[in-house]
Parts: sequence; C-alpha cells; structure tokens
Amino acid sequence: MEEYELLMTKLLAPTNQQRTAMSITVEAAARPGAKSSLSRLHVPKASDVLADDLRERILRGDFPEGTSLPAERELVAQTSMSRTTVREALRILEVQGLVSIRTGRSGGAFVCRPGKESVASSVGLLIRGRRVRLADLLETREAIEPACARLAAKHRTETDLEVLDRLNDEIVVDDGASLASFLQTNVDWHVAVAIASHNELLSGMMMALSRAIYEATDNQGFVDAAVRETTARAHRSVTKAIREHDGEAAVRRMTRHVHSYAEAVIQVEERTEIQLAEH
Amino acid sequence: MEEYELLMTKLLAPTNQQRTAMSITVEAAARPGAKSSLSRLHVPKASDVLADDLRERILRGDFPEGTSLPAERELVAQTSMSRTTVREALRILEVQGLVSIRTGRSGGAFVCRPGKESVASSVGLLIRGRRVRLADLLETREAIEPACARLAAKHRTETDLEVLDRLNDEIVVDDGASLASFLQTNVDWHVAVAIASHNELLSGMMMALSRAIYEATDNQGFVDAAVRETTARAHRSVTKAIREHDGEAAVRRMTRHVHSYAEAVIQVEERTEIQLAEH
DNA sequence: CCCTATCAAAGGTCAGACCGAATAGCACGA
DNA sequence: TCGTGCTATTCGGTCTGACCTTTGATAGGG
Repeated sequence: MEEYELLMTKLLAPTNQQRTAMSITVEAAARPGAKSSLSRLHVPKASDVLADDLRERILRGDFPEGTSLPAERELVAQTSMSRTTVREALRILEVQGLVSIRTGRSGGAFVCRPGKESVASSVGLLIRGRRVRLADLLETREAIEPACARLAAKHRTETDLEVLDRLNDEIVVDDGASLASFLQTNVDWHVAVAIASHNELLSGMMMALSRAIYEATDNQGFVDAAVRETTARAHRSVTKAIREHDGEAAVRRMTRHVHSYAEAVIQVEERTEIQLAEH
Repeated sequence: MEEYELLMTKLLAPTNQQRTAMSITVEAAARPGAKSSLSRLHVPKASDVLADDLRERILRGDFPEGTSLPAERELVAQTSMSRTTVREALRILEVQGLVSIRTGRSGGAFVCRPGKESVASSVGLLIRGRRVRLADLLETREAIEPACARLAAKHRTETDLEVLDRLNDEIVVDDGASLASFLQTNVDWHVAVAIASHNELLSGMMMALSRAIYEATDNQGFVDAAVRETTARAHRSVTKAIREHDGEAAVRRMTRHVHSYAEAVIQVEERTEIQLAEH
C-alpha cells in the first residue's frame, strides 16, 4: 500500500518551488546589442515538469509494471503542487500510454508498458493530419513488409504459423461474405506476419500502416471475387515460405503480393478520378 | 477575432449534459441469468469526449492550420463544462501534437499539423518502454532504409542533394573531432536521405529510428578513424546513386552500408558482454 | 457460508479566484 | 513621422476547496 515511500523518499525534492525562480528576467538589462543570447527560452509548465519526471522514473523501472503511482492527493502532498496540476501531469502520461487510470477505491494510475497502440495512433494522426496520399501508404508498405516476411521466416514459431493458417482459412470461408469482413481478415493476416517477425518495432509500424490502409481502401469497390482469390493464394504461398524458413522466397512473394495490390488500388483510384472528372 | 462563431454555431450541442444520463443503471434488474449483456461499459471522461470532438474537427479542417481554437473560457461557455475539463481536453490535443498552446494576450490553442515529431516520440517511448534490443533497431533500419534510398533516388530534388553534399563534407571535416559530432552528422545524413524520399511516413519513422540508434550507439567506442572513413565513403557512394537517379544502386549500397554498420555494432556489443562476463 | 447494505478511498468535475505573460493601443518625446 | 515606453486588457497557468461518482472493502443479516 504505502510502498512508494520506500521507492522514493521525496518525489520532487529539487523541483519543489522553482516556479517563482523560473521567471528570470529575460534580457534584464535589455542591451540592444546583446542579440541571440537567451533566445525565446520557453518556460515549462509545472505539469510538464511533473510528467517528465514521472515518465523518467517509469521508464527507468522505478515503478514496476502493473503497480500504481501514488494517489493524486499523495502526489499533491509530495510535490506541493495543486491537484489540478498533478492531474494534468497524470493525464499526459495516460495519453502517452504510460499509465492507465482507474477510478474507484484502490484506483489510481497504473503503470503499463507503452504498446504498439500508441505508435499506431500517432501514425494515424500523422496520416490524417498531413493528408498522406494513399500512394505513399502503399509505397511504405512495399518498403517494410517484405522485410517483415524475411524476419518472420527466420523467427516464426509454431503459434505464429497456427495464426497464419487460421487466417488463411477464414479468408476463404468468407469469400462470399461482406467486404468489411474480407478486409479485416486481410489486415489481420498482414499484421500476423509482422508479429511473426518478432520485432516489436516493425510490427508496431505495420499495425499502424495496415489500419490506415484498411481505412483508406474501404469503400473502394475493386475487391471482387477474383481479387479475393488472388489474395488468398498469395497469402498461402507466403505462409508456406515462412513455414519452410525460406526467407528469400518469403521476400519475393510478399513483394510481388503487396506490389500488385498497390497497382490495383492505384488503377482504381485513377479510374475513379476519371469518372469524377466526367461530370 | 470572433470568427469561430461563424465556423461553429454551437460547439457541442448534442453532448451538452449527457453526463447524468450516462450513468445508466447497468444490469438494473440484476437477473442472474442475464449474462454478457452490457459488459463493463466504460464511461468516457468528459475531457476525452471534448478532445475527441475537437480532434475530429481539426482533422476535418474546420480550423485552418495556424488559426486558434476558441479561448478556454469561450469553450467553457459553449460546452457548459468546467474550465478544468476544457483545459484537460486541450492538453490532450497538445500532447498529440495537434495544437500548440501559447500564453499571453491573443494566446490560445493554435492548430498545427501533427508532425514527425510525435511519431518519433511515441516510437521512442515504445523503444524505451519495451526495452527493444539494439539488434532489433538495427534490423528495422536494415529493413526500411534501403527503401528510403530507392525512393530518394526517384524523388530527390536539387535541394535534397545540396543537403546531402553538405553533410558529406561535414562528416569529413569533423573526422578528428568529437564522437558526438560525428554521430550527429551521421544521423543527420540518414535522416536527410529519408527526407529526400519525400514520403512523410517513411521519413518520420526513420527520424525516430535514427534518434534511437544514435542514443543506443553512443558511448560505444567502436567508432575509430577507419570506421569514419568507411562511413564517409559509403555515404558519398549512396549519394552519387541518388543523384544519378539510380535506384537499384542506391538500394544496394545502402543495404551494404547499414548491414556492415549493424555487424560492427553487434560485434562490439558481444565483445563488451564478454568483457563484462570476465569479472 | 453467502448475500447484501453500507462505508470509505480514490478519481472526476465544478466554481471561483488570483497570478503572470504577452500584446494591442496609446501617449509622449525626439 | 517614427519610434518608444507605459498601461490596460486578454489570454493561459495555478491554486483552493468543495462536491459527485465509481468501486472495492467490510460488516451484518439470512
């Protein structure tokens, strides 16, 4: 319960009340010749300071995963900041995926490892915010997915293979089913390959990418039965290479698969543009 | 000044006071047989609702980049939420890189496109939080950087080439200089290649990756004069291929470069481990 | 022994106040 | 006319203290 005090005798000893001293008179003498020194130093907010400090402690492992940070009112006492400020800091950490906050008795901010989710969401924001073109998304996938396939062929476990097989089956069963179902299974398969690479970075990126491509590809009605059949066959062939630890074949087939998919999407995109232009 | 009201007559009309209605009596009759219905529905926080709404508006383009959201007190009036809640919502958007908040008169939350920075920072969190091994970082780089080189060869502009050339010169000039300086220039070059690919996603990922590799490689004293010389030569040769629009050569040389770098790092790592084990 | 009613702990929200920062606007002097 | 410096105003930043809601803990009744 009160084990934190064992971990941290005083949470923010040095940063206690530096806030008053923070407002150093910039360019006090205001000499006109003294340029460039102290350029626009930006005063950090108290909540940022707290958040940075806590983040550092979390990443350093001061708080084991699953345990909770001190309660808000406890932090208030330790940092001599207001509850508002403390809450803002905790909220920042929550947005960054470092803690998850639970309400109720014995609630609090529980430490959790930042996952692929946060990467995926920030990549998603980048894509939406910057209006990244679908072509760029596909280009990026062509760049990194073959590498995933190579690593998957090297590192895959039996469990990975089971997942891939199951998805291969599902995508056939669903052949006549809804478009959304097909696309979802498709995305799952690609993500499964990334996971089979056992490289968390790559799989995190692929997860973000796949989701974005899924959303962008939806409502593009080029996925007919033939495409589904081709996709299913390509997936099986890549899976086979992964199963046989044949990295080069996996790269080759995956490259071919995502490339042809990209070309198909681009074609449909151009056709759609033409149709729109006809009006 | 008051142009927002033109854009949004009423900011959150439907979400005004749904909070009371939100506490629907879960499993009201508490029939023992009625399982699985309404499983653990989690009540969203008011600030999250506001943040989601504002985020959606921003991404949809309701607020042109550079303009500011309504003032906090204005949002309080429009949403009938407390200032605390409004501030939390704005803070969330700031953490996600969608707005930047400025103080002072005519301050406020100014809309800005989420940049590579946010991707880089969340990737950085993933790396630190999950304790991703250096080998995985290098593996990932080997996967995506050759693709960057290929695209750079295709899309590079004269400006890109100038930057690359400058960095090529700097890395030689600094040959006898500090390690940090060399590593920084090295990172800058790799990032410059990524930027030359003109694919914001790829460059964002590479930026995050390079920074992480830089931090992990620092303090590893394997960077002697020979390595610097080799690196500089490799950079020049890749740059040449990029200049000549020779994508295949760029891929080949970049692959070779990052692969040999990775091998060197791994060797040093193993050697260090052995040294540590000798104690 | 199980079930239920109640309590307490912890987060969520609110209202209002005050502070500091940055600027727009204005008056004044060179 | 052009600074130039002062001032008022409008912002965000922080603090306080109160109250509500959720949810686990716990004691009491069947």
